[in-house]
Amino acid sequence: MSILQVAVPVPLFDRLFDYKPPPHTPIIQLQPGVRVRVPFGARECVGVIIAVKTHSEYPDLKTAYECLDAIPLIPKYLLDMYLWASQYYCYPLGQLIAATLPPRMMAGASTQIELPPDVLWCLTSEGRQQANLSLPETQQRLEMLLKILQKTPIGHCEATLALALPNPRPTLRALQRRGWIAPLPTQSPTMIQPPLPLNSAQQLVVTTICNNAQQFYPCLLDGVTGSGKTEVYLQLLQYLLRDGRQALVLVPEINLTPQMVARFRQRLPFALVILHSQLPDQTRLHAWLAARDGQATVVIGTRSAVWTPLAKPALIVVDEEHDPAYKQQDSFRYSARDVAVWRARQANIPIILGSATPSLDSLYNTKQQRYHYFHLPERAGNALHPSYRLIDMRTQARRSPFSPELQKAIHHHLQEKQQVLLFYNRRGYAPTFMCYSCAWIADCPRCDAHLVYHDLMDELRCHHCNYVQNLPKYCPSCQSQALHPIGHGTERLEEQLQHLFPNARIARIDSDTTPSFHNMNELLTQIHAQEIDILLGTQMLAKGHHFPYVTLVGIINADSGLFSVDFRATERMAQLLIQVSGRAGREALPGLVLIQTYHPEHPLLQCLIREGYGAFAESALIERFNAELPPYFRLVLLRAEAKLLDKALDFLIRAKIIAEQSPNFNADIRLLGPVPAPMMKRQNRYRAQLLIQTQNRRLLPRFLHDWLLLLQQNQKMSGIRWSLDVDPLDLM
DNA sequence: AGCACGCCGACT
DNA sequence: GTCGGCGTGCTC
Repeated sequence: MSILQVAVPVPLFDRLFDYKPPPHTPIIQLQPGVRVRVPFGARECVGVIIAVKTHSEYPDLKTAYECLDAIPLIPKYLLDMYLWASQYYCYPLGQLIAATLPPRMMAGASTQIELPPDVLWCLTSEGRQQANLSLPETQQRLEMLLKILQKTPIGHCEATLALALPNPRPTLRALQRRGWIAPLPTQSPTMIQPPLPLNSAQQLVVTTICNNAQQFYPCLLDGVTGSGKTEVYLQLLQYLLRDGRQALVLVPEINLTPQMVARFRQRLPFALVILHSQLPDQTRLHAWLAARDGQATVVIGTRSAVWTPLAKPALIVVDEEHDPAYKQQDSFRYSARDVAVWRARQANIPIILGSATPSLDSLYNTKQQRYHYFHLPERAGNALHPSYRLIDMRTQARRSPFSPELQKAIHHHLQEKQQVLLFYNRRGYAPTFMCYSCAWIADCPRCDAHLVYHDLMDELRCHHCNYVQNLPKYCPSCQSQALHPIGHGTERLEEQLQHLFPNARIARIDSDTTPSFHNMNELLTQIHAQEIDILLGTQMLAKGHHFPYVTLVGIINADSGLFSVDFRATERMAQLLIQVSGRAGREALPGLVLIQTYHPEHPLLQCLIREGYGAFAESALIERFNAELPPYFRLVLLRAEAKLLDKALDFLIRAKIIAEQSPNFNADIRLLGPVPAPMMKRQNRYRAQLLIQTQNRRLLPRFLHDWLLLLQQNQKMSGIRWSLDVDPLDLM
């Protein structure tokens, strides 16, 4: 008699549940990776068979209801990946599987689905005429798709269109019936554009990786924007994707997938699928199955796509590997970049981590000879390096966020009919709202944070918990009417900018004005058509987009990254600065970058603009070493939150004692804290944390494993939510 | 996480 | 008398 060991989606670490097989099930169906419907306590749920054994310790086993798969849904290699990740990130296996499979799988969705062909939809000649006319009100959806398809020379697949228009299928059918669009079933070879010639540095990367294609070969590809990283990816894929082999390409943001997909489609005659968490469930399921079964040759996706099974993997690419978006910051806290590297090792294939501003972690790994390092110098004939200039804000007479020097430069560049990009990382109108007569400040009732004044909606908003309240007319504390916004956000900067440059066409780009992919695309079109003179925005501007006519970049305030409690703040500030600057001065127009700061003498800032990112990274790494921080030391953060601060702290104190008594505790493992979190109260809950720090990474897995089991047994305290963050990005 | 069981306050 | 609050404990 065989016994099924099943992972069930419950928050119990390192615990599987044994069941008798469902009646009349052929032995062949009882395999790891098969989903089973099982009774669980008073309810019923779907779990995954992890192992099949001959007997169980547990006396009275229940019988599973049924197997949901005839062949394992989860292939062996993916199950191994899940087991590793569950141990490494200390996250319950069942929940991990539930969180990373396409959403419907754990609801018991059938996989007996006919896969839709990966067709590209294009306008027919009639459709092209029609797209310039307007349709009646009732046919808005038709018109919208026509307009979108008009802009692409190569067509879009349903998944891409779904980003702009939810559930496009009926609309596509309608358009097809009218003969305005037609599917382009497979890319005809004549449509494919030829590869670009490679320079010697690019050629070296392609040749070396091709020569090492049969083994784990991790590489850091360090190249500024415009140095041709994407061309390297494309040519590698051309060489490596033969005989049904596949590739996984990760990008940090959904906004960047269409761009990447468009370039890939123009060049590669392969079946390509997109995978990210905002796709409709059904589409996601299809893409996942197509990748697992080898029908999809290239999978392009965001963080969550790293869990997509591939039948015959040949290459993994992680583009913009430094981007913090690769780290999931809630529930299952994993780094898609690190998981991708583990995956490449498991599959014995090369992996490329590409970036113009590599993370300190990856640079450290190249120093340790763990990664191979490739540098792409700027392409000859391409833009010159932008020149950097620091503006000392201490010497500014008038307290305007735009120094006279910056204003003069903006004026000059506008006169020359060139575009200006201004970067400021703060949304809203003003970060503080204050009463001048009694000094009352509008605070969030649920968080330790000020409410941000948003002029557009005439309201006060908390950026940490989304609390919203109407703007008060009288001070709640003294009834005076002397209420004023203090400080600046992008909204206010836009207002002042418009005042300074009344004729300039300004586009504000932040998550308030540009919340969706579609808005962003429209805006990009306007920017490319030079219908915009000044782009003002938050870090959305720094990501991946090309603005060929921008010749002046202004950093309104570079100081936020210099003195933060967050140990990765300087690294992030440097990356942001270089990335934003990288948007300027392409297409042979030299770029100028003006950086406003109250600390022009700051050594890291000086180093960054004088000697570049590489030199900055060197000195930042030394600082990390001296501070005993990553990548030299490993960190794990035990976070706890409760209605009362003391409850959270008490829990952590107990956790600390348990840790110190654990048999795998060791003097090389340091426990720091517990301390209240930097933002102590958030969403009406008090947060505290205990930091685990060690230089000896091999000690951690066993220690964490035992500690977690003890914590789990010992959790008599109610009302406490806690979680472990392995390799935390920040200590906030 | 769910869900049941259990033990105390204000309701028909 | 009982409906329901959420503290505690279990799930093969």
